[in-house]
Amino acid sequence: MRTSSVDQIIIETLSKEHAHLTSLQVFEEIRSQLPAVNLSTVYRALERLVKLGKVSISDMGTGSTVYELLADGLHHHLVCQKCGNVMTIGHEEVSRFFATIQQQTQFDIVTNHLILFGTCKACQAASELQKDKTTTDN
Amino acid sequence: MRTSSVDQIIIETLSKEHAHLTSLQVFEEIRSQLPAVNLSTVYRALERLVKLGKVSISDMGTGSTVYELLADGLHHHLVCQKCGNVMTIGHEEVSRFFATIQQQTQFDIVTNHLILFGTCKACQAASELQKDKTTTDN
DNA sequence: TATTATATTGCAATTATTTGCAAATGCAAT
DNA sequence: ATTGCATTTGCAAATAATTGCAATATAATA
Ligand SMILES: [Zn+2]
Ligand SMILES: [Zn+2]
Ligand SMILES: [Zn+2]
Ligand SMILES: [Zn+2]
Repeated sequence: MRTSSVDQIIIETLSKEHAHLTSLQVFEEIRSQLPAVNLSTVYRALERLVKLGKVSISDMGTGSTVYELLADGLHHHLVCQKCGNVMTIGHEEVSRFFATIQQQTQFDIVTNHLILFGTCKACQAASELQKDKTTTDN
Repeated sequence: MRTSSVDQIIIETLSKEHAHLTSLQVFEEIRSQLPAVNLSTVYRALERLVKLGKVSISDMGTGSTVYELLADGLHHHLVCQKCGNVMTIGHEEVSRFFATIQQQTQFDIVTNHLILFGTCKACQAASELQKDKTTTDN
C-alpha cells in the first residue's frame, strides 16, 4: 500500500467519527480535504482498508453497508429488527466461540465485526404485552 | 400472506435446487412457470419469505446476495476468502454460542444462516509453504 | 535524474437492489 | 355475483455498489 492516498484521510476521518459510516458519509466527510475525489475511489479505498484488516465492513440492516475503524479490542453487535436498536458486545465470548469452531474445523476465522440480528429485551417485553392484550381482548 | 403468488413457486424452486441462489437465478428459474414475472416482484417475494423465516438471506462474499430455503435443522457456513471454498457447519455449536449471548444480554438472536469468513485449512497450509519458501529464497 | 514497474484514480458504464405509485388480484362479507 | 379492502404486481425511476480502461501518481531501480 502507498502512503499518500485517500486511504490515510479515510482512516483519520473514521478515527475521529468513531462510528459506523456509509460509503456516502465517508465520501462527504473527506470532500472537505479532497474536494475532487470520486465516489468509486472511496469505495476502492475502503475495500483496500477492509482487506488490510484496518476497517470493518458490515450490513447492519440499514439499507447500505457501513464501515468502521478497527481499533484494538474487537467488538461486535446485536441489532434489534423491531426497533433498530444496536447493542455492542465485546470480543471475549465471540472469540471463545470462534476458537471452538476453529478447533473443530481447522478453519481460521477472521470475522472481526460480527452482526447478529434478533429482538432486544424491550421489544420482547412489548410483544409479550401485545400477546396478553390479544388474549384478553376478545 | 396470500397462497397464490410467486412466493409458492419460489419456495418450490428453492426446495428443488437446495442451494444458495441469487435473486437473478431465482428469477430465471421461475420464468419457466411465470414468464412475465418482474425481477422486482421476485425481490419483494424473497423479502417476504425472509421476513416469514422461510428463507435465509446472506452475503457470502460472491458479489450478490444469496437466498436459501430454511429446511428444518439450521446450518451455517465458513467461507474461505482465499479459495472461495464454502464449508457447512451444523447449528449445535452456534446455538450454544447464541444461548450464552442471550443469557448475558437478554437479546433474542434469530440469525438463522450465519456466515463466517476466514481461511480454510488447505489455504493456511499453502501460505505456510509460501512463508517457508520466502524465508529460504533469498 | 531517467526509467520502469506497480498502485491509484477519474470517469463512464454496468450490475445489484430498492422504491413510488397506479393497476391488478385475491379474499371475505354482503 | 358484487362490493370493499388489503396484498401483490409491473413498470419506471432512484439508490447502491462494482468494474473496465486509460491517465496519473508513486516507489523502486538503474
Ligand atoms: Zn461496530
Ligand atoms: Zn428492540
Ligand atoms: Zn446455507
Ligand atoms: Zn481456502
